[in-house]
Amino acid sequence: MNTDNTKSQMRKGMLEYCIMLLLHRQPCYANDIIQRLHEAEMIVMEGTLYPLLSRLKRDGLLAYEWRESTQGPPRKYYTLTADGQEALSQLDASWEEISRTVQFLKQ
Amino acid sequence: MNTDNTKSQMRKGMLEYCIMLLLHRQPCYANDIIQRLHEAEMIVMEGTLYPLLSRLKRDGLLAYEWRESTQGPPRKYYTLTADGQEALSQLDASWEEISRTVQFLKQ
DNA sequence: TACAATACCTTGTATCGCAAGGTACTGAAA
DNA sequence: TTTCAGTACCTTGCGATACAAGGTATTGTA
Repeated sequence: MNTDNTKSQMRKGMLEYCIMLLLHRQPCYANDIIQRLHEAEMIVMEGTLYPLLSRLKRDGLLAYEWRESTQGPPRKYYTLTADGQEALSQLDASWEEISRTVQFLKQ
Repeated sequence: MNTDNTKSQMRKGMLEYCIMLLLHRQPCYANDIIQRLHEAEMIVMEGTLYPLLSRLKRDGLLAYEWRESTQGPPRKYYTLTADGQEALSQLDASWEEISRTVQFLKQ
């Protein structure tokens, strides 16, 4: 059976939220994000992350600045914009709502 | 902006889990499910639900039986199979993991 | 007999995660 | 100088899925 499939489905919708939660605390570039989410037991692939970051940038929720690296090419460090912070607040509310829903259905 | 889109994305992955949580407590037919999830603040469309139920049935997680209705055509009442119960346990674990991830990222 | 209500299902579209592959920059080794 | 490994960013093609819209079938009533 494909519980893995459903499980991955469950994580899908959370990705955007988790990335914004992460960037709320500190600017990160792509590999930072992948690594830190991995530490939080949330697996993300490059092919998933880059388009997602581009989309959030295009929607005005993220901004980035180039920073030199001591080893390798420069990196795009992403941060939340003011709109991004507001969106994050709304997603916080959505998360609470979903938690309440699950709680309600579990009781 | 489309926080609504992201919000809907967040709910998407949870649908299967919520439906199985619901059926764990009592057999339901489609309109039951729509109504009860609505009470739990989880909106589902018919066009989403029917294919999903068919898929879970095909995967052996759900079974159904026809029951007469006092007003209208007979209904398909769905229940969790043994495999479905096991899958639900795994999804419970996935939910806990996601909760921990969000908690971890929020702190 | 016609119609409204109820219930089940299908088709087409858009979105999105993911695997795979590609481009570009940097620094060190040959 | 040239080559190569490492790092970083990005794109393409595919499959899965939610949703809107539309369709079929059964029931009871006017």
